[in-house]
Amino acid sequence: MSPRTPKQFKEIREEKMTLIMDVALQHFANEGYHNTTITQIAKLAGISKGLMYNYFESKEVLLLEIINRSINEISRYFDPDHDGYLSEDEFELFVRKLFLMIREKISFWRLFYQLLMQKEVRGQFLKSNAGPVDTVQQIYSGSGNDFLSILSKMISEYFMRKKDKKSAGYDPVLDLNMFIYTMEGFAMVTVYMDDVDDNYYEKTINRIIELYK
Amino acid sequence: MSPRTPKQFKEIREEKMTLIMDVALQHFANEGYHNTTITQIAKLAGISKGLMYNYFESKEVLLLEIINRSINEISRYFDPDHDGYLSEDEFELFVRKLFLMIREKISFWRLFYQLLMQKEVRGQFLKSNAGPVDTVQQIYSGSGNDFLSILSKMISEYFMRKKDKKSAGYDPVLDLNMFIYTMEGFAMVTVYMDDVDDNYYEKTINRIIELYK
Amino acid sequence: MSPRTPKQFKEIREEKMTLIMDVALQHFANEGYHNTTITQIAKLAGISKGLMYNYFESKEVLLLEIINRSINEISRYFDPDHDGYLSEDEFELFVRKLFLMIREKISFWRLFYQLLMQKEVRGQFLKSNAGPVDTVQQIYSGSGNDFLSILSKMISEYFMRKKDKKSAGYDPVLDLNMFIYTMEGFAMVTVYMDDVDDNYYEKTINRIIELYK
Amino acid sequence: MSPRTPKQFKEIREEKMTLIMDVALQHFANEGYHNTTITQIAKLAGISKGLMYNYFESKEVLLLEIINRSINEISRYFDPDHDGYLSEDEFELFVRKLFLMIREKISFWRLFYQLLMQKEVRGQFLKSNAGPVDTVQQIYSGSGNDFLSILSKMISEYFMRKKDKKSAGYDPVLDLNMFIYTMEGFAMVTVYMDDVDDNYYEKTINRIIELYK
DNA sequence: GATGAATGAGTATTCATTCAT
DNA sequence: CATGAATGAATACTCATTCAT
Repeated sequence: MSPRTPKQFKEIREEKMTLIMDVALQHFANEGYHNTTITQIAKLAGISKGLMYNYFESKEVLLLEIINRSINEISRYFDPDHDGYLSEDEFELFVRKLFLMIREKISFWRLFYQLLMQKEVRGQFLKSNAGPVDTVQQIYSGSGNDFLSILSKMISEYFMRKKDKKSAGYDPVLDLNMFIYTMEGFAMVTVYMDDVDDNYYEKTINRIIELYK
Repeated sequence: MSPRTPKQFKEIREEKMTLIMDVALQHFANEGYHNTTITQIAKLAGISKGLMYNYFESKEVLLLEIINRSINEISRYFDPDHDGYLSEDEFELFVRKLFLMIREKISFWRLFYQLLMQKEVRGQFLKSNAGPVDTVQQIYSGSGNDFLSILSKMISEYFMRKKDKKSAGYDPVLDLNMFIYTMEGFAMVTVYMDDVDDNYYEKTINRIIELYK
Repeated sequence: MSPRTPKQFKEIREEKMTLIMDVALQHFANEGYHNTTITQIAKLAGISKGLMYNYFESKEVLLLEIINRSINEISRYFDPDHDGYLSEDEFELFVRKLFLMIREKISFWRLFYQLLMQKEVRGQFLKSNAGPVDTVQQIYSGSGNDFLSILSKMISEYFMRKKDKKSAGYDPVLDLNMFIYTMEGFAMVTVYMDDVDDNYYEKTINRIIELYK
Repeated sequence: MSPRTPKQFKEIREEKMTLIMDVALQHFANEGYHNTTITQIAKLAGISKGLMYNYFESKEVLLLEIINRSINEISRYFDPDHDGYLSEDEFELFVRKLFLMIREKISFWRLFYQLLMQKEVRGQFLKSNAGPVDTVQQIYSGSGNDFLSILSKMISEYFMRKKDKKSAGYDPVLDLNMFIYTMEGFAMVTVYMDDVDDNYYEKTINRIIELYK
């Protein structure tokens, strides 16, 4: 029973924080951010309300940390050292990985779509502003150097390159948009359906790849 | 100094209710249902809080009435005497009308997507239960005889009929799903974007029709 | 269809007021004064809220008028020209009449007991203060010249006179008190029971008369 | 600076709850349940409104808890291990204890009589339904195994047994009723009088015992 | 680090009363 | 005389956050 080392303390602290964030994300996603109270989260995490505030200085900060963490995890899901170039072979893998990721982070996406519709959030998401992220709004903002922007740029370029291989009338922007809409729609349905039919899930992905490769 | 007639009272009543619902929908959609207070709505509508409760017995009932009204308006948007059969010519019109409707009722759809992710709501949306609508959940439920179900059935049947005209390997369910995902994605993006590029808007619709007619 | 005479107007007015008071007493008694809203009373009386205030200037005044009316009716129940003397023969009649009256005015008594426990009301009831009655409290106050005081005095004197006919140790005040307690208890049970067993009702009254005549 | 132990927390909790209930009962009894606001209670108890709701989930629950506590205290007033049999000697003690108890719990009885007249409450009071008590109504209900029922049964049996010792015409039910009316009336007067003349108080009790032993 | 008691500003809701017609 | 729309002050209740231990 020797006293814990600072390192052990840090580990305990991080474990607790992870636990709180997991529990909170789950609840925010399924019951709604405003419908979830700090008391509920504390109870589910098995700690006191006071301790919650030791770890996260406010409910909004907790939300921000959850979103930040999710964004980071999603980044890591894709090649972190990626050169920003998407080859034709990589495209297929990319689409598959994207949906695997969505299914794995389903709670995050539920939360995301929930918040997306709000004016403030939406407004920022559509703007492009670089700099440190410290409000909910900024998380969504496509800052030029953040992960979402890189992803977006990578895919855009992929479709622009396809132009050369296609017939004269090919409109790469339209094609890109159609791709995005299909992905977005499939993602949304995947997210709000409680269970997914694996059979059609596979078929759909294959079809998307076939259409937009 | 003669008292107002019942008809006059009814008119006042309906005008005020419409005003309140318009203002509330606007605010619910853009700021979020929970972020909007009754006080705000009253102030925006230029009336007292008390009067709000003369017309709507609670905030939740106000929400329900707004949703109900929207669903009814959307129903009327499409052929009310429709026989439930969608011909190839009608399909094109149907898709165009759908997006016109979405752009016109954009506040409603923002509210819809906002609430869609919540467990309670989602659970009911996927169930099928007929009967009078008196909770938020039931609005989303695909009751066998409501507007959404009829629409859904009509489109399904359209794709089933296409089977005959297509090659042997044609999978109508997959095609239907792809159509739905594209529509859903386009709708979502239309809803959360504050302004839409009319040029690409047209192009996209033409493309959807071209692909799924 | 000649225009109504002033007299007819007055009659209509009084009929309406009676109707309102009847309905209100019923509701005050059974649901509680605070649980009853002006809107409810207006609806039950078949008139508008505005008109209510044409007849009674406030909810409290309505209550006062109801109580005043009941007190007057109760007064009239007993000999209005009574000389304040209760003979032995009259005593029996008096007891019988009292309970007939209670059963007839049961709603009033429910209201009365409900209000009786409140400090303000109780305080005034125990004081003796003459003058015009214009608050709820004063209604209950045993002003020296009002009906309740006369009744009370009449009964007291009846028991004092009995002293002469009884044995040496007879304590008329104790006997009076016992009589009052029994009456009070019987009244209370009669009032809060929804139905009364007529058989025992009769037996009880006979017994009371037998004991205290 | 070590945190408080669970025991300490429990003590704080119980002390505060007792304080709130004491203050609330006092006010409910004297000013009326509906005339008393949560703000008043909080102010009198020297705490914030929020804390009230930490301890009692609503004003109605507070009322219920107060009534429950009172009923339990009253139960404990009488022999808790009582076999349900009332001997002639015990009868006298029982009557004395009853009135001691009423004077001690005078606020509770004021509240009780205040609520008794209301329809909902009264309806349930006359019904007999066993089970856990969780509404105001059920408090009054003579559930077969609760304290009030046991008391009532005990007294009934006492009067039934007296039948044997009395003359032929003796009607035990009538006698029981007369006893109950006298008790009820004496109780009521004791409750609504602010001060009691101890001299006649004693005399009355002796007389009741003398009459009904 | 840990607890839950305590706070207070905010929010939905009620209802007697007034007012324009 | 008659209506019900309109008001506003009051009231119950919520919940993120702080604090004493």
